[in-house]
Amino acid sequence: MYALVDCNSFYCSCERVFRPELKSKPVIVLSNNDGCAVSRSPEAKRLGIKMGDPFFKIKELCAKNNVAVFSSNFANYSNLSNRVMNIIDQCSPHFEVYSIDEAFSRVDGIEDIEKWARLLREKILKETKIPVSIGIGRTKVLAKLANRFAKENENSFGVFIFNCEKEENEILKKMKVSSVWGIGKQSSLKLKSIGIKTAFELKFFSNEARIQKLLTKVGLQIKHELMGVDCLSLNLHPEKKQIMCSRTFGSPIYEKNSLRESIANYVTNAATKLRRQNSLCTQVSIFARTNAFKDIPQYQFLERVKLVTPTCDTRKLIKEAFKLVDRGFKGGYEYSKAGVRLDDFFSQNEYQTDLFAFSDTKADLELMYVIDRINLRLGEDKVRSASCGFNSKAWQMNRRFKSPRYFTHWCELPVFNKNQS
DNA sequence: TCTGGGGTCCTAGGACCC
DNA sequence: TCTGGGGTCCTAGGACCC
Repeated sequence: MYALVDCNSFYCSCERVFRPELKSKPVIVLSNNDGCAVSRSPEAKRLGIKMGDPFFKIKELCAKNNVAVFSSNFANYSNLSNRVMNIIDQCSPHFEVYSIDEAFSRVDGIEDIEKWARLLREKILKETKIPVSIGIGRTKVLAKLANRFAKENENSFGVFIFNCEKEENEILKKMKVSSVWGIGKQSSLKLKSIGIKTAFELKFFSNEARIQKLLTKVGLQIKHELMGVDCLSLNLHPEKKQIMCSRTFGSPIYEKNSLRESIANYVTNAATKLRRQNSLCTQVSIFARTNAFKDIPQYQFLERVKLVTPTCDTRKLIKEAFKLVDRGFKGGYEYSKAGVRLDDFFSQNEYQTDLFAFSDTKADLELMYVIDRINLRLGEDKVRSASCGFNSKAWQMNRRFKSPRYFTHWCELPVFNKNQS
């Protein structure tokens, strides 16, 4: 049996941890640059705010209904996420962090699963103030559906278990096939064309070759999971296979030097993540583009280079990225977004060297890790490449509604006055 | 004025090898 | 007139997820 623990409206719940007066009030959290709504409390959903709604379109609605609006604050969200994950880890024999707000857990061997789930839920709420829902089923796909059911039905009080197949089938009959994990818009349209509309109909569709033809082997796997055949086991040590860092600029940029500066920052960020999982990469890509929503001359480029020897050295990666900027950049355009992607990873303990080219030395590696440690203690960019720039720049993000970084910055610690409860 | 930022997996088809 | 059979690796693009 698998349990899926999923935080409710995660970013909104995080904002409420330090603003308890916002309980039962509509709250939304915006994407970077205050672009779109990416998390909504149930109250905000009831006002009709959709996932991904651009903020400028719902601004008035928010003002009229006293919606608490926040810029995203990942320092806080990842900190709270770690706390939640640690508790799940303590309480489960095996578990997999699936996303910032979700974890799968194997619960075979636990005697009273429902009791376990309710206790876990209480513990997380008590120790982190983050409400979660828990769904339990024979496979990951079924656990996902159970979780959805737990969220949608108030009388489940946050926990739902598929106990027997008969009950499973009753619920599958009520679930649209598009609410099955892994069946998106395109796949549901294809399934509709052969008469499948519910999760139940997919589970019992007899022509498996037809499903595979239509939805590839991924789709067939989902069908098997619905039938109770475990195809997606736990991934206990997920390592990234690619790392990406990209941003929309606070205001557009026109100069190559500004683009280079923003790219240097994204590379720095990506390389730090790369070292955190003790990997090296052998491919760097960068891209930049104009704003497709605007009626202006459009241009975009994507440039890529393969490295002779794998590296995680920020200095080398910036150098390569700059060559790519030089290759792709064309003047006369209004760039609104850029990013970098690292691919083709190797472990630091095991990689192919080159007879003629130099690999990173031990000293290079040590330097990088020393810088990482300093920045971890003293703040993100205390030691950095000069090419990352010095003053605040046009390309930096707008975040007009950001809450303090309560966990990670001394000067932003919360202050409560005595009379406050 | 204003529209995010990450990831994974699969397939078809091209280029190449013997 | 007639043109094999078996592979590998890579990439672009699609679909999905949070």
